[in-house]
Amino acid sequence: MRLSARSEYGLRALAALAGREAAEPVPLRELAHTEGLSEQFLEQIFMELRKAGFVSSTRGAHGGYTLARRPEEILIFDLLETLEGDLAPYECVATDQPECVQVPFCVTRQVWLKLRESMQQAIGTMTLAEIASTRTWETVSR
Amino acid sequence: MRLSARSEYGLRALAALAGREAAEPVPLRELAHTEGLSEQFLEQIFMELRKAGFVSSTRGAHGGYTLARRPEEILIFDLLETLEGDLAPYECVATDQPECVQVPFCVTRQVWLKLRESMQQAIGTMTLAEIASTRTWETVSR
DNA sequence: TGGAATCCTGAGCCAATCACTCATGATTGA
DNA sequence: TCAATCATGAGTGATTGGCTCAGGATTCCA
Repeated sequence: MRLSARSEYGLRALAALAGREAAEPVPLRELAHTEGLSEQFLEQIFMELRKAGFVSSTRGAHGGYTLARRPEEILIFDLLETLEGDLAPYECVATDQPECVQVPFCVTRQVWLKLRESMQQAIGTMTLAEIASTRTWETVSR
Repeated sequence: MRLSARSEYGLRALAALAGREAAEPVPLRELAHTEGLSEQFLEQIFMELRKAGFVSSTRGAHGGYTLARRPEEILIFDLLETLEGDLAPYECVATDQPECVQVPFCVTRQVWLKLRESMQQAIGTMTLAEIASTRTWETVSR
C-alpha cells in the first residue's frame, strides 16, 4: 500500500519547477542535483510527465524542461495517476477495469470503492501551486 | 498503490465467518474452499488475524476459527492495518515513523498526510457487520 | 490408547516489480 | 563542428508478493 518513489520524485521536481519565476527551461541535471537523484533516473520520470502533458522539453544547449501548464492548473491527483499508473487500492476499482461479474454480491468491492473515492476527494482539487508554496530545495532522507 | 491480496482474502474470509449464525468453529479447509484458496495460504493469513485478536482458534477435531469479537465491533480500518502492516501511502506518514527532519519544508508530506487521513476517515467507522450483510459465498475472479 | 482432524510454524521458491544504471543516439545552439 | 541537452531502450540487483512444502503440536472421539 505504498506509492512508488517515482511519485515522490516527480512531485518534488515539478514543485521545484513551479517555484522558478523565470520561464526559462531548467536542465534536468540541475533538478536531479537538487533532489539528490541521478540525472538518468529523473529523465525516465520526466519522459512520462512530458508524454502526459505536464512538462514540455527543449533540446540542445540551453534546453531543459518547463511546466506545460500553469501550476494552478495542475492537479496533484492527475499527477499521481500518471506516475502511479492508477490510483486504485485494488484492481477491480481501477478506472479502465471492466466490472467483475460478482459486483452485486462482492463484500470487498465497496471497501475499495470507498477508499478510492476518498483519495480522489482528498487530493482531487489540490493543485501544484498550493503545494509548491512550501519551499522545496531541501532533500528528504528516505 | 495496490493493497495486497491478503487484504482481499482476509476481508472476505472474515465476512464469511461473520455470516454464520452458529458460533461453532469453522475449519479453515471449509473457508479456503469457499474462497478458492489453498488451505495453507489462508492459514498464514489467519495466523495474523489471530495474533491481532480478530479471531480465536480451537484445535483438534471439530476445531476451527471463530470471530473473537462481534462483527459490529470489528473496524475494517483496523483489519486492513493489520493485514497491510500499515495503511500509509508513504513511509514518512506511517504510524510508527519518526518525523523526518525536513517536515516544515517538505512539499510532498502534506499530500501523503492528506491521503492517509482521507482513507482513515473513509473506512474508520465501517464495521465488518456492515460489509458482511452482502452475501459472500461467491468467489471473485482476479 | 491410537488415530484422525484440526491448528501451528518455519523454510523455501518463483515471478514480478522497483529503483535504478549503462550505453547510445538525436537535436539544437553557439 | 562541438558541447549541451533531451530521448530511448536494454539490463541489473535487491526486494516483495503470493504462494507451496514439510513437518509438528493439540485435541476429540471411537
